[in-house]
Amino acid sequence: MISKNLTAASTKPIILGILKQGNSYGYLIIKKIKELSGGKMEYSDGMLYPVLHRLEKEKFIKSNWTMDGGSRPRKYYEITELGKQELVHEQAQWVEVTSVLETLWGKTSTST
Amino acid sequence: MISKNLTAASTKPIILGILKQGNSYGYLIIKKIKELSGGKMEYSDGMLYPVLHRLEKEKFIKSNWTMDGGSRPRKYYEITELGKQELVHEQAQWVEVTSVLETLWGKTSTST
DNA sequence: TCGTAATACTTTGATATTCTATGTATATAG
DNA sequence: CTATATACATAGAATATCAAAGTATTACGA
Repeated sequence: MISKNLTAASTKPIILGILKQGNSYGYLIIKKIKELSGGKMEYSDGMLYPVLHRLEKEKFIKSNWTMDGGSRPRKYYEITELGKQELVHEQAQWVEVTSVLETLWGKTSTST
Repeated sequence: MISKNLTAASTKPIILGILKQGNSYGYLIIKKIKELSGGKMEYSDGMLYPVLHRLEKEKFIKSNWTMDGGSRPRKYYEITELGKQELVHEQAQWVEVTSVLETLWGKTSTST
C-alpha cells in the first residue's frame, strides 16, 4: 500500500490526469486509479468525493449530471482550462522533487 | 515553491537519503535540502526538528550530541539499518506512484 | 566589550486536514 | 423480494502540521 502522504500528494495530479484523458465520474475514477496502480492505490468513496468537490470549487474541474437512458444519474466531471494549467504545474513540481530524490538515490547507490 | 502535500510526502525519503550519504545535524540538513532543490524546498527549523524526533522515535535514525572543540554542541544524526530499509521502501513507493503518473502524462500528451 | 546576527535545538497549541462512518437511493441479479 | 453493486454526499472525530516563541552559544564588527 502507498503511504498516506504519498497518496495525498498524488491525488490531484492523478485525478486531473484521468480527466484530461476523458470525462469521468466519481465511482469510475476510483476504479480507474485502482486499476492503473495495480491495486496499490485504493480510494474509498468518502475519500474521493470531497476531493472532487474541492477541485470543482477551485475551478480545476466542472461537473454536470447526466441521465443516460436507463442508468441512474451520474455526475460527470470534466477538466477545465485552469485545471489543465494546474496539471502542468503539478507535473513540474513532481519532476522537481523527483529530481532531488534521484540525486540522493544516485549518490547513495555508488557503493554498489 | 513546492506544494505542502508534496513537501510532506518527500520529507522522509529526503532526510533518510541525506543521512545515508553521511551523518548530519538539523541545521545543516535544512541548508542541504535548500541547496539540493535550488531553493525550491525550504524547511523552517520548527518544521524539520519534530520530523527528526519522530524518525528517531521510529528507529530510522539515531542521534548523539557532539562537541567538536570550540563549536557549540550539535546533535548529529545517523541512519540506522532499519532506516536504510525504510528508504528502500519509500523509494519503491515513489517509483510506483511516479509510474502511474507517467502513464497518465504519456497518454495525455499524445495529442501533441 | 557590547550589540547584533547567525547558529543550533526545542516545544506548544491553534489551525487545518483527513477519512471513517453513516446516510440516501437506484439498478440488477438471483 | 432481497442482496449486492452502483452512485453520490457529508458530519465531525481524530490527527497532523507548522508558525511562533523560547533558550542559548558563537562570531563579528563597531
